[in-house]
Amino acid sequence: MTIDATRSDQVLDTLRRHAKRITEPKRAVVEVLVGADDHLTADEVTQRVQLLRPDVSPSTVYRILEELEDLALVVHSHAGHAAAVYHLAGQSHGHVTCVICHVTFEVSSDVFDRLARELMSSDGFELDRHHVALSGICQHCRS
Amino acid sequence: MTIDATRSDQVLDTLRRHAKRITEPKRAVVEVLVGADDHLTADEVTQRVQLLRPDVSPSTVYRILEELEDLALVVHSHAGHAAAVYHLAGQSHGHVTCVICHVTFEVSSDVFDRLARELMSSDGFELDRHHVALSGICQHCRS
DNA sequence: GTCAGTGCAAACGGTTTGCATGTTT
DNA sequence: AAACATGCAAACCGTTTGCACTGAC
Repeated sequence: MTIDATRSDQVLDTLRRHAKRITEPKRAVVEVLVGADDHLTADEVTQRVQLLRPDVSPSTVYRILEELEDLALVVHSHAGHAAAVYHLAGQSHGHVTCVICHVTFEVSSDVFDRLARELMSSDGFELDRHHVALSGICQHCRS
Repeated sequence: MTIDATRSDQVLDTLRRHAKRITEPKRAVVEVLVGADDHLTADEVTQRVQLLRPDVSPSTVYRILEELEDLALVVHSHAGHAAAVYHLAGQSHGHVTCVICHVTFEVSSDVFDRLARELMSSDGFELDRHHVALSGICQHCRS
């Protein structure tokens, strides 16, 4: 959890640079996101944050996630009716969610690069790759 | 609205074939969907239905849409946080929603065919093309 | 007559917001 | 001290559900 302190500090520094205040709830949310293995719903973030600081409320988590997203430090995406999933902004990639096991995978940006190019040339549509959410059935659940 | 009576009848016939009852609310929902120019939210469907039959309730519309979807007569998709959009099932295609004007476009299935093929070969992921919902900025809003 | 379908109202899950209080700067 | 961030509870929106009643078969 504290292994990647550098990454957390980068995020906190960006907050400082934008004149945002560094608070305990924010530290906890950032720590959770940095330590997250995969994409988390707001509720999952809240639960993990509350292991560290039980008093942090869900609404605060939502507000922090929104602030981080405004600074392009965090990205969220939707899949089906389900709750949105959040993760630290990293390299550009697409999301794909299995309708059976509900796990969200990242797929290489190559595939989406091509898709984006085709949409632009065929329809003049500028794809927001960070917000991609495709549904389907993953390899594991197909067998 | 009544121009495409054939299409409505096809839908109603399918309902009959599946031992479903043909009711006034169902007729109205089907009529609205057949006459729809683009993709409608459940709320929009309800509003249009209520122009014909003011007493039809939103929950009934949801139930009818669900029934039609179970019979593969209707398809819905999601884009961002927004409400789901419904439309009659037709040829396979993908959806793309503009984050600025909130209009949902259909894009040719070629683009999605290729995407589906790539996802299958790279990740073993079986894309559900009917449920695709991509976000971005449309040609009109980019200018 | 039977049972699926309906209207209503209440419940629901995820998210947002108003406000009084607490904390960072 | 001032401004911002937080906790709580209530509101919100889209959707689902329980129940008594109606209407299609």
